[in-house]
Amino acid sequence: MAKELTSRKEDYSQWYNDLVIKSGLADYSAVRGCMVIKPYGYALWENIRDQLDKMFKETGHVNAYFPLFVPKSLFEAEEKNAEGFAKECAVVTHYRLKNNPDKPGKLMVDPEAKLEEELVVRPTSEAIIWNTYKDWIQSYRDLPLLINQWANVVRWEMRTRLFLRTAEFLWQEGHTAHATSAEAVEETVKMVNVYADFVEQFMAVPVVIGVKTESERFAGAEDTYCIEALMQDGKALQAGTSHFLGQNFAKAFDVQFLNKENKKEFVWATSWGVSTRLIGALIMAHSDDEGLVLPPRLAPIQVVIVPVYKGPDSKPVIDDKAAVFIKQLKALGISVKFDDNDNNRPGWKFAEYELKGVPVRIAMGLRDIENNTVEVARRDTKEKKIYSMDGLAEAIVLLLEDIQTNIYSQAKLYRDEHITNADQWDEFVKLLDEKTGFIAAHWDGTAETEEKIKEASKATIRCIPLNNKQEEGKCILTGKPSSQRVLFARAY
RNA sequence: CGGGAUGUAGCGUAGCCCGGUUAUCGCGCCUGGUUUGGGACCAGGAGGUCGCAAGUUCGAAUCUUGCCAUCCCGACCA
Repeated sequence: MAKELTSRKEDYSQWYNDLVIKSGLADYSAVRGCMVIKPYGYALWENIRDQLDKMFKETGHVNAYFPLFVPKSLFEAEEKNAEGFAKECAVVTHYRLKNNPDKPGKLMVDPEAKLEEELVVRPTSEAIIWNTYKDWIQSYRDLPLLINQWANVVRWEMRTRLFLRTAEFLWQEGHTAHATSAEAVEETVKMVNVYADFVEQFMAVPVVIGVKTESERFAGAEDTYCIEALMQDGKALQAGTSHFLGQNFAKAFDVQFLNKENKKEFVWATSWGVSTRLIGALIMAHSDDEGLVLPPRLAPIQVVIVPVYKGPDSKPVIDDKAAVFIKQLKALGISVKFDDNDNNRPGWKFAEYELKGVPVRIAMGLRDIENNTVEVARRDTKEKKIYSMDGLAEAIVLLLEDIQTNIYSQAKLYRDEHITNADQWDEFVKLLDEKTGFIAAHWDGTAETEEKIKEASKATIRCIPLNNKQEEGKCILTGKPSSQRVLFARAY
């Protein structure tokens, strides 16, 4: 099982797929391009969601919920946004089925139940939300409006991959309205930083915060800020985006407010989102040949206790002792699983919880009870140590923190080693092929050059890092003058 | 939508080229027992429209045609 995962260098996609399925996070479903998130995967998502939700509330946001369906006329109101998503929309055209007269027992779409106006299944909710905000905003006193929604969206992609790109996915989308441009920009930057903090501190994945180029920008946005992470195969992954929407949606939906001078103005908007793709980022940033490596702060199971029975009399003795630690650990807020399943032997369980990425495993048998010890194994380094039972719970808390820090350091080391400067085209291509990762190179700032580089190398500009160092240089492709390096990479 | 591949039990598969008894093997599952410090063992058992449809044939998992589905590589994208 786990051994089959070792081929990931040769075929990373296959390895990733197998890992997601075997570790019990998710599986493909009967619906093309859609996945079933299994209980273990959903528990991970709930932990991600709960922490983000807390951070949103700490920054003044509240939750609401808007409809799944967007009438086509609303959807097309903001033209750039509509155009950007048009190719991947699922559309509801009918509202009823009926018995098929030609095929008994089968159903058909009732042609008489055609909707007068088609409904677009939301690929994103700007349209329906701004149409609603129009009625909520009259005065500057109604601003800022800081709302987040937890929802599912549908994007009918050509090619899908578990967690990274599914036809339907879960996400949150924040949609805010402000009285001034400066305040909206501030919100946009604030939220991309919230994402960066979350991903680094909780997912233990280092990110680059930056701004997208015009061609990579969200459809309908004036500016798109993003966090970019690096996966273990050297490809980049956009892990979250925050958009400054200017007055585009306000104008499209006529959302105006009266300012203090009693003058009408269009509001300024932002939107920002992260999705279940974060789970894909988590998997590809930390996992190894034995399976997942989950960060303690998000792991659904932080500690697993595996009893090692010997003879029928040992079970009550070991179970009683384990119960003491389970109680202590739970009192410290740690999620513990006690696996006393008799079907599987300890060795099987060790491998299974490694596959599932449980950060800490405690093995406890009669030998330990005699010695007042337990065997503690950490998932990140696979190191095993004998711990005294005295003060065990407190020691585990420290160990979990150490694992969290360590996997972040490991990922950061890898990421930092994979940001490489390139000044010549040949070098640029060679680095992409052989070393992989981010390549920092000069670019003349034009969309034409960006497109040519993409065609020639399959690398895109992931972002222009925030607070980027300014330096004179020449464009990697055209040799034209440039004032800063931007980050290129091949990406998911 | 182009290129490649694959569909046989819950999962992974053999058989197909060269048609022929009751479709192979492993994992998993059920019952009973023995076990348990790195993926246990014994005994018994359940589980199949061989992707779908048509054709060829005395006979099709196997040959022919059509269709469907899925995966991988592109184009597209969070």
